[in-house]
Amino acid sequence: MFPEESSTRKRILTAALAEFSEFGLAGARVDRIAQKAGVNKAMIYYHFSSKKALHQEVIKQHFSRILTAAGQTVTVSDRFEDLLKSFTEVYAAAFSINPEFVNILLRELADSGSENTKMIADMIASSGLPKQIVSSFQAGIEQGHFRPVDVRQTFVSFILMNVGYFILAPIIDKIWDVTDRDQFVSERKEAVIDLFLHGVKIR
Amino acid sequence: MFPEESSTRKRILTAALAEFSEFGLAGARVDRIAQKAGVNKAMIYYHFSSKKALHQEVIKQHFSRILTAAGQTVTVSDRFEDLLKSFTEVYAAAFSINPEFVNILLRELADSGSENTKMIADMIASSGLPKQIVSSFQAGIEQGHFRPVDVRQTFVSFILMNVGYFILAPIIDKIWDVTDRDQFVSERKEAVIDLFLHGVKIR
Amino acid sequence: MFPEESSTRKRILTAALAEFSEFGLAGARVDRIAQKAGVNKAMIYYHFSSKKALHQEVIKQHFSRILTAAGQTVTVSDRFEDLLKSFTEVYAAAFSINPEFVNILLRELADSGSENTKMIADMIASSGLPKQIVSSFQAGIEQGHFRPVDVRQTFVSFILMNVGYFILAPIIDKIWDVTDRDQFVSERKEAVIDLFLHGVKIR
Amino acid sequence: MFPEESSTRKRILTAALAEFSEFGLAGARVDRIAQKAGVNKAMIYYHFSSKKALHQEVIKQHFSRILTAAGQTVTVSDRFEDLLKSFTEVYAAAFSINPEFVNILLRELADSGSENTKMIADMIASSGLPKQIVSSFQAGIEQGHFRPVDVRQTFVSFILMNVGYFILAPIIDKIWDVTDRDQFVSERKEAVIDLFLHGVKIR
DNA sequence: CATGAATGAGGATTCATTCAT
DNA sequence: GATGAATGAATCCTCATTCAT
Repeated sequence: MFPEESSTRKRILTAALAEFSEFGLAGARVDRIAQKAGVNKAMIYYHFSSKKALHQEVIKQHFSRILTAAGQTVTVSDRFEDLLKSFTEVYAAAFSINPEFVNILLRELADSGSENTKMIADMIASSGLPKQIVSSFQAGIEQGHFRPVDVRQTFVSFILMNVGYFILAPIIDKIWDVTDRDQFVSERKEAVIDLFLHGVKIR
Repeated sequence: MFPEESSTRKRILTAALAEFSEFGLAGARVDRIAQKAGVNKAMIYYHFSSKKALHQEVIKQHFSRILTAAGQTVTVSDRFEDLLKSFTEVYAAAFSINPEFVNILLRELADSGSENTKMIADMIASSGLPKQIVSSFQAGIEQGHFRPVDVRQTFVSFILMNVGYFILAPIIDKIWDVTDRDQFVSERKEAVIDLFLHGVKIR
Repeated sequence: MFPEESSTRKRILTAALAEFSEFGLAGARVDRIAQKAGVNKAMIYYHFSSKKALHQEVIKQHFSRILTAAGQTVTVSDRFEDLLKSFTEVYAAAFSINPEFVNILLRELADSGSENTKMIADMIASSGLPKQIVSSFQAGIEQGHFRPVDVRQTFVSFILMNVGYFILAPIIDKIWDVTDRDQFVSERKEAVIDLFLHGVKIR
Repeated sequence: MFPEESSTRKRILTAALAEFSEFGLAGARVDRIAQKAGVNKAMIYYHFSSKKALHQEVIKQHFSRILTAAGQTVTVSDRFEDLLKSFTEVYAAAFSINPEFVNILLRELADSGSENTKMIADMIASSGLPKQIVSSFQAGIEQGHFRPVDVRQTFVSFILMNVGYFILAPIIDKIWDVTDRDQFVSERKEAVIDLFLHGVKIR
């Protein structure tokens, strides 16, 4: 999807990702990006039309990579439970492996009308992942395995239980005295699946 | 808690809240704040030592007000279910009434080592709300009403189901075609309680 | 017409006139203007929105001043010859007293579609000077003093004979070995009037 | 005079002429010249040592070409009147056929100490045209056809009446409501000759 | 308290020029 | 000859902050 990128261009994008993640678009400094990338400041403008355009490209590529990886990792399975577990793993992996992911996402979310937010949403939607799990869940309801709940709301809840922690971690950790975040995440996976399944299954 | 504030100082704080919410600390412009507040730029420096100090004060006051209001609104009740509903209502109210709340929070969360994030967490912790619901839930487990789940993880899930939507709304709305956000929030309250209670109750 | 201008603003305008006259809009340096004016570079942007806007203001004020002065100097007379002499004097004075005048004018003329050129033309037209001399000349034709020539073309010729030298001086001086420009201008006034009157009078 | 120019070099010179005419030396952009010429920017530096050197070369060639053409077009005639008409035609042709001519000239004139202005003046002087008409005119005076006027001033007036319009056209057109420039120029030729001859002839 | 003016240190962007291939 | 990439020195403009009144 991003073929034949010159080494310089790649280095700029990598440096920019770090910079934008740490300082946001407004707080980022082009000088610093150039320094991190080990290139002349003017080279940034040779490859990208402006700081804003660079920012957009960074977001596009970063989210695209993560979603592609996620799509390839989700286990295709007939058993809804396996699919659920697979999703939980993928979420955790995506956020753990890419530390910049959360920050970039948070800053875009704070930019109310941000074009990038729309782009991200489109990417997620067109990845097909949401539809996949929903139709699987819907089937489970029709087959009598799950209570006839509001599918949309229920799945939103599932996403939030998974993703939400990574977003609010700094606050949650402080309030609940989470010291070992890795262990907490690890325990969290089971807890989320457990709560969700008990919440929807017919017994 | 914030007594004897001059009208000018208040106007500055209000204007600053809007500015910081929209643009963040780095993107905010002192000129614009002065203009919004209808005061001379120098007045801002008469009342606050720097842009950063103003930012901090804005966050402190804003979150303090919201948490105070939340604390006063939560219904004290013996029935866990009522307490749960009360919390859900309070979350929804806090986020709906204060549009700037989410943005400010998101931006602070993105600021990794942010002192403000710690401040916010402290405020929430010292409001006693988390402890209240957790001990109520713990009692329910001991009385045999709820399954013996990990209390911490479970309650984190509950928070995320409630709060998470407001944070990720721009993305969720786009993926799930939410057009009427108010109605979605309204439906959401019941769905969350329903999922959570089914998830933890012993039947 | 330009009342209550602060000393700083005036100093900037004066410095800018010199700079723009010497280097043109593209070649002018904001730093140099600030230095010449003895003010901080940022003050220029405090008083004017951009280099271009400053340029425009400089031109507007400069030409306005010169035209106002010219209008006040032209002798109102019934004798066409006196009016003619008066014009010649005024042209010479305007160009001699304001060395920047020519350069600024030349550069604007070179800017084909320049808004400023239109502005200058409007100023000249609305000064009433062209109409004044033309109607006086027209009267002379009707009274039988002058040959029935094309008034427009003839008056354009008169202007060019007067103004043209100042514009092409660097070339003319070199080709015709003009060493004492002041003397040449002085002789020129008579020569122009003489040629023109002989050219139009009926004898 | 400019032999063996490679196609690339020619294309650069043509593109540069357009660029310099439109924007002047300071406003011209090397990138834009390269783009217009359809060559790589570095090629410009392969053929010319700097932007300034290119500029100089452009002016040299352009004026040389125009003067050469003018010299070849002027009709050699014993009758002064024919010579006069020939000059008027040549001026009009030179300015009408080469739209860039005026702009380049104006910009050089505005550059007070410009070396190029001297170069242009030298070219004109060494073309012999000025001397030719002056000596012809001088002969006319001596033969009693013309009044004993100041030859230098008179001929400067003649030049200005011819050339001046093309320089001040943007302003003149606006003040005198010239809509059809071609027609105005056409009428102008006769008017200028008429005024000049009546101005100098003895009757 | 309040203001208009002033300032210094950036900050994004540009541009003539050069280099490696 | 020709090119894409690279560079350093500007260049315009901004912005938090301060000062005189």
